[in-house]
Amino acid sequence: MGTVVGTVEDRRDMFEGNAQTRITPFSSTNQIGNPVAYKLVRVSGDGSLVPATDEEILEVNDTDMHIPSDTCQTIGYLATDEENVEVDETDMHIASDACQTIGYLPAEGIPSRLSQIESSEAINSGLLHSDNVQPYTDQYNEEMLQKVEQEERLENVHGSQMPSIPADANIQCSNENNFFEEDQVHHEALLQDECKMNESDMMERCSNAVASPKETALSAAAQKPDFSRVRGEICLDNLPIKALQETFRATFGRDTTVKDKTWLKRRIAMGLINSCDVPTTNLRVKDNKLVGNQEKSNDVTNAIRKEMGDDVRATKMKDAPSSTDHVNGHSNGGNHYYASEDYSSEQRAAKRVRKPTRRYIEELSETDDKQQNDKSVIPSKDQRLSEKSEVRSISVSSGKRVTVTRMVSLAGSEIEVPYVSHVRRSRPRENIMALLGCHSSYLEDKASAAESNLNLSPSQLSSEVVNRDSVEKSASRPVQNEFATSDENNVEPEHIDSSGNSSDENNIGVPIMQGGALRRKHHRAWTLSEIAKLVEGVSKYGAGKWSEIKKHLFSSHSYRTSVDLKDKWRNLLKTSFAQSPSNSVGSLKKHGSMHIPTQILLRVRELAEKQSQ
DNA sequence: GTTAGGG
DNA sequence: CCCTAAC
Repeated sequence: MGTVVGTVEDRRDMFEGNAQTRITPFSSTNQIGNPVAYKLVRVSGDGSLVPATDEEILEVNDTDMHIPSDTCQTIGYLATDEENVEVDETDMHIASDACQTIGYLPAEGIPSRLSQIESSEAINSGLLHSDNVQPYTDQYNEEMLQKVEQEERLENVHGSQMPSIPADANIQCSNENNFFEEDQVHHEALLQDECKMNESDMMERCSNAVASPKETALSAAAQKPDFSRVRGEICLDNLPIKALQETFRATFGRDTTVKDKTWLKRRIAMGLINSCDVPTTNLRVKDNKLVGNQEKSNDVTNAIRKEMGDDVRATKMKDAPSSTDHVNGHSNGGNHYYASEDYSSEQRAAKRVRKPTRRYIEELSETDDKQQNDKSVIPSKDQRLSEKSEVRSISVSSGKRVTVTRMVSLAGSEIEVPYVSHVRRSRPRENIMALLGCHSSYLEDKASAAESNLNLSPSQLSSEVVNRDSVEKSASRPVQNEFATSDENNVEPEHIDSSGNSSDENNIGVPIMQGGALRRKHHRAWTLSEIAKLVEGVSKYGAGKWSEIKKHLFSSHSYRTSVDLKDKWRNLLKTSFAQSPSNSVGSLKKHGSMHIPTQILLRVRELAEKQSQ
């Protein structure tokens, strides 16, 4: 166990109750942009937070953080947001009887309930990132190491181009500080902009969960430079390259040939934080400039970052999405090793920790968006973000990604697709119209198409229509539905008739209204009752008297035209003769078609024979 | 407007 | 079921 630096969200629930340490309540809401200062606190045995004394601070900075196994110290930020509930859930396996937590608490005011933090909780909070905290895993370590190695390789490759950093620690330090500060600020701004642009619920989440804490921390640092922070930076900066390399080795368990101080610091910080999103990482391409012009190239840097930072980060996230999540990892990483020097880095890390997380969330959100887009334009489920989500879909589509845009357009098209199909369908219709006009079944046909759905639940018609339309391209589905309907009808022929009667009338109107011509494709499966009627009609009026049969027996089923009756009879004959010859009683019917009772088939055959004669 | 038949 | 030709 060692010293840990991490961000902790302001979890008021954690801090309720008696508070030995009282921090003035936040003056304002937790909104982003509220300046927040952090200070060190110590978690005493009973879990209460005690403001860190100067000695302790010194201890943090100067002391080697070697802590007995039974003791652990945690340095962390207590952010003001209530996002990271996960912290609790994460179980940090910390074997320590007595834990000391040294953390930053908002100077302006920590929730008054801080005191109740349990030591374990405090540790967790200190050790863990607020977001997506996950148990430390070796896998994570490996991932991080791999990343580091990759970067290192790049570093070495481009090392020649990288201006060496002057050994002058002071200058460097000041520059570094400024640089980082600005970096942070810009980065933050950038991220926020992104959030706004995307306007996704996820994004919002990001801003809330990550940005605000981060920002608070950032602003705090910026507005109220913490001595500790400055010190930390200095400490780290002061270290000679060798020391940095040593630190690196301690952190990652291997030597590094990289001599770039900035890089080393970055790496170390990253290692400590287990955050792959050390901002500077993204700058590697511009490292040349950055390193060389750090003092004054902030603008350039920022610009570059805006351009590339996101991409890089995104890529990174993909590579090791969970990297940022394992804040606790840093404890293992080797905090004890450079407790003093890393203090600054720790702070930095703490801040940066958020970035990755945020990025991570963003990534996820984007993914979600994609998925959503694929399916539909339906706003996200998150109510609170719904407003933005909508906007976002638009903005995203227009802005960032072509894909998204496409997706959106697709989604839109989905709705319209039916219309397209409409047109398509309407053509046939037009042809039919002349013909159908005579039959007067034109409308009925339309209705019939919808009818299958309507029979089941007329109220659903509108929605169903849409659905069907969208699906209609394949056309396979409508058919299936109809079959299903027919099956149900088959179960209760009697009922069918009644329903058919009523439904017919209703159906006629609705379908037309909704889909208009589109509804077409009336695959109205013949129900047993219909077949029975048909047979009856044939027996009564004779085959060929379709209009008669229709008039007398299918009045209710307006959608059955005389032609339909004729066709059906033809089919019946076919089937009846196909089956009965071989199996007098048996029935080998096609799978797709409903099985017609043998009796009916027999009757059909009889009638047919009679008719023929 | 119906029917018969092919698709 | 659709489409047509023939009634």
